[in-house]
Amino acid sequence: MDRTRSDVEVGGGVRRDSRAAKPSDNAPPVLAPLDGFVGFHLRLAQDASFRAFATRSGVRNLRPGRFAAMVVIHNNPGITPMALSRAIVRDKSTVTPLIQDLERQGLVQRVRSTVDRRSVQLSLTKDGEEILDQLLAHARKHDDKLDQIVGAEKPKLILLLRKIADTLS
Amino acid sequence: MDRTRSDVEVGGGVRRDSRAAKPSDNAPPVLAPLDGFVGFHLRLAQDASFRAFATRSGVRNLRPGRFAAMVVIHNNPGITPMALSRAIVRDKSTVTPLIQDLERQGLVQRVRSTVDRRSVQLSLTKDGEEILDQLLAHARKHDDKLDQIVGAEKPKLILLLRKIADTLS
DNA sequence: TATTGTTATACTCTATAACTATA
DNA sequence: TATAGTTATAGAGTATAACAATA
Repeated sequence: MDRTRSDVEVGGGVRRDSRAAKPSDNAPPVLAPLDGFVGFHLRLAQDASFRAFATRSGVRNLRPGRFAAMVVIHNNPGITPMALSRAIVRDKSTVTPLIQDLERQGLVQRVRSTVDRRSVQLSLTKDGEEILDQLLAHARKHDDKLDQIVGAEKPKLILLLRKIADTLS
Repeated sequence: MDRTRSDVEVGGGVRRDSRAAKPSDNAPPVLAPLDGFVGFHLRLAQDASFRAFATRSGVRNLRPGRFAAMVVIHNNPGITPMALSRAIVRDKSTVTPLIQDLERQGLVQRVRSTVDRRSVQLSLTKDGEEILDQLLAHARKHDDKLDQIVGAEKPKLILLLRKIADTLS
């Protein structure tokens, strides 16, 4: 990214930056018509939240799917890739390389099932559990920040978000 | 995607699907530790919302950035690619192909600035305005659905989301 | 026949860096 | 020197389709 500082208010009506307008800025962009859309603010908030989390955790070990996959495996040792793909709502062909990557890093273990020899049982290695702990620590700190922002409204916010996700899916 | 029906409750504590467990399902995945995180629910809600919108609008003309870019251009005729890139929070090198694509489809017009011959002034064509109208109609219908879901809490929800986006960025 | 998991392949979105043409 | 915009390139993340092994 080569942006210095946004000179645009994307979501609201207040200019964030009051430096003198340059020629190329003579029409300060506004997104007025999108401003009333829940979906639009959902996107901005999610985007900001994800970037902030990525920054905090050092970017490297994060990756959207990785974290969620590790949490699911941690909480469901022995889960199959198929079940995992349903849990994180991604295609099975997306899960395969994800798991291979985690295995290559020594974070996940794959064991052929003895009862159904087509399937594989996934579990976190000791290293995987440690890394997950670290990621969860980052996530908690990140969410503390979000807690400060939303304050006492947190339960209500989560309820609404869950309602949106459940109803639309 | 090859998923049939989720047999997993991702965000809450209630099973959505009560069919008999199959062998591969013997450890029904739960995401308990993520359940208290605002960021996690943000991601699920945004994901669900985006998918629903994409489905509604027929997928073709949608695309995340396209819509936002067209709205910004519509509201700021003559805006330069640089200013646009700041408005949609993407790198200028991301904006170039986006605009080229819109131009190829006859939706956006590029005119060399006469005052600063480095820069370009963007505007929507007649076709572009029509397409945008259609997209906005879809967006409105989509948001009506979201309105039904969040009801009277909508202003509060938008306020919270905006607060998150503003504070974290 | 149906399912699990892998592979091959492709598409979208995004960014960094290097370049040009201006300023 | 600095900025606007383009190009070349690369890397995530995702999906569809076809396949082998197994059920």
